[in-house]
Amino acid sequence: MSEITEIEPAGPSGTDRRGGASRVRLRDVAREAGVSTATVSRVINGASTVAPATRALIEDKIRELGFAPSPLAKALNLGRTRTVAAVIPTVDNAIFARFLEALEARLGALGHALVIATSNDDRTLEYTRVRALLEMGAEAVILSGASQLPALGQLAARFQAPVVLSSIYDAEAAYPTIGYDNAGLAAQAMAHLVGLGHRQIAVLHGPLAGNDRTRLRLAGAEEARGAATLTCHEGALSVEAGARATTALLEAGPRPTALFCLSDVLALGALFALQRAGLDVPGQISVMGFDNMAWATEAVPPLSSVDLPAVEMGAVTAEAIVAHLERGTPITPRCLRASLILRGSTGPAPLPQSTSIG
Amino acid sequence: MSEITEIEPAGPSGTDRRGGASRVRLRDVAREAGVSTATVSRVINGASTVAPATRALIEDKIRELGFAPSPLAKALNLGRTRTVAAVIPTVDNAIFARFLEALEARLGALGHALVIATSNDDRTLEYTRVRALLEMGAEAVILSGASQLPALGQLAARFQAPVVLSSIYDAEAAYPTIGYDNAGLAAQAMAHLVGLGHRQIAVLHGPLAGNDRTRLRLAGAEEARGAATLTCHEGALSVEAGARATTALLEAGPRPTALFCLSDVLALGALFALQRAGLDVPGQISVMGFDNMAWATEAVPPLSSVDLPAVEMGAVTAEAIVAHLERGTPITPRCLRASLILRGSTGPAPLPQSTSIG
DNA sequence: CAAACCTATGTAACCGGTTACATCTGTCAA
DNA sequence: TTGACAGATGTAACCGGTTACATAGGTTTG
Repeated sequence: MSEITEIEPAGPSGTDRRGGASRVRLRDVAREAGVSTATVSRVINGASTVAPATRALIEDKIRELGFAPSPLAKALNLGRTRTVAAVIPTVDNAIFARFLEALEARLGALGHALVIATSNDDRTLEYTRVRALLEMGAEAVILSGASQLPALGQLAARFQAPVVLSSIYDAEAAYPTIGYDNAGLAAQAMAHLVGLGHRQIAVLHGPLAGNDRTRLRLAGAEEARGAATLTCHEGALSVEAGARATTALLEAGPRPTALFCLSDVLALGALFALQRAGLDVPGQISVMGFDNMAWATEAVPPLSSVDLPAVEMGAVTAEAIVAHLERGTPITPRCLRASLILRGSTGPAPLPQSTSIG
Repeated sequence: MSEITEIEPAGPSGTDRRGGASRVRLRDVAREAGVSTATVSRVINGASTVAPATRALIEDKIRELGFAPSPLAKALNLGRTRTVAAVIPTVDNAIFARFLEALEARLGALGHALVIATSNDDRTLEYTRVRALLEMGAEAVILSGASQLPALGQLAARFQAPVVLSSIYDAEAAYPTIGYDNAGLAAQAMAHLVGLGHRQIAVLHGPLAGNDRTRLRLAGAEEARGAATLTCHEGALSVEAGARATTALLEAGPRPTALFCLSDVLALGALFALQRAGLDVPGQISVMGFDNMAWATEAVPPLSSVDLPAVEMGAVTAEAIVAHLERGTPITPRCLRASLILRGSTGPAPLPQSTSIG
């Protein structure tokens, strides 16, 4: 059974053509077991019929030699890498982190790997990253928002890779979107503030450049402002920027009675700044956030915010992509349910003190 | 020059053996250009000598057909995937997010991709994830802490993949570590509190199971406590858990004069809880954090914390791994400089009110 | 007892590129 | 003129697996 064992003295411990110690290959196992490579392949993949005795022998040899099949060879054969790419603006924001975490968990459970890259909302960088990841074998691409460079379409087409847009819902977008209604939610939040009697509202938001999620939220807020006057303040998406903008607001002009922060990161900064300024929230000024980060319940006062289904979005996106990759199921746009969470940071507008009322 | 153009009527738009529309292959380009595959390959890779006219012709055809070389075939040939795997406890913590972001940025700049998975500090899950990523072609593995399952060593050896441990420094560890001195830094922070006169200090920390980073910090704190009495409070690593533990502390027994939170996430919860309880920080109680998250400067009062070089750690780790993969440079353990940042949340211990002094 | 059939396994083409080596052509020095 | 040599390109083996198809035995059936 093993008469041909020593035919190739170099054996599995030779060196490959690039000089590194070569790994044990399938053919080494086959040789050691005295069978063909096809049979070993069958054992590895379980499927086909192999005699129990042969299977046992081969399994022994595999263990003995420490054989690990090359993922590349397999992928090349099957034309599948089972790798999905996500290019997101940043990892350093809990909302994307939650999404990524859920995405990775579900993809992992479905036997796929997640490769990531960050774009900082720079569409040129996004394109570059997508290209790099596709060239490395990613089979699908997940992006944020819907304002990609047009060239990205050709790129994806060339690699025949499906694209999914997340964090946004737009049935008309160039690719299927799996997200939420940024504009509608912002409108809902704004309507709530207006309903509480606020007429001077400051809107704090992150950079608009390349970020249609923020744009949409802003548009929604604008649309629902009713009789209220809005002043918008753009800055970096950081606690510090939120605090700074808030402090500046308090010093200049007539003080707004409510702050609508288009991200909880900014809201945290606002809360700190207001606390520092000794203003009572919501007695003197209300604060509304967006994202519903984990600390919102613990803040003083607890922060009213918009709860985004980041975790669900991760899971749903993973499922949709894998179903498409595995079974060709078309990816249908999904608008996930999100909701306004009212907590202590928003309250009725204080009675006007020096404003002339009509 | 193109007499053989129509030899194969099926052409590049046929279907592959798995039924999908086949992509344009190198050989299609070669056929269209009337040259051999070797020449096309040469053009793609730039290196070898190709006549300018031929090169131009081939480049035209490549563009015309929209040819994109298969990353898999290339990787299989070269035995390189240029993919690095990181398995971290969670993405949903700014400290890891910062690390990941820097890691990805540098790896990307060096032409490598990053695949990630999360382990939630579960060493069995970590092993499973590492295995999956190696089987998908990752060439190196980055982990957190140094308490991996022993079996992981054999796994990595089988795939001949280097392993780097991050967020920790331990010259004796089984793999090179690139991180910081958790114990020493915690000791430094504790010493500062003790130096301010605190003698009753509560230590809040996350789960110890499978997390040697937390263990080390705890050990460091213990070591430097001097005359102080420490009470430890383990809980989840969340703002909510931090707030809850703090509230519980305030209700039970003698109130500590200082809180040492082994993560800023917990410190944020503590600050909220103290604010809610109406206690003055640092007048009545000091708070020390660990991580120096971005919001620490804006908190009220600004949080004293330990600044961890997460960004540097990402860059250094990326460099070390790529250098090793590319040129065989050994990966040497590195202990990165971190520092205690003193801000307003820590102050002298208040005068004892009802304690009997010896 | 032979035809029909099933099971276990081998053979070799194939996935899509890379590259060592061979070949061919033209140039230049002797 | 011719041999040496260099540049451009082709040939085919190879990376490490998968799998369609062929084949060799053994079993069942009429």
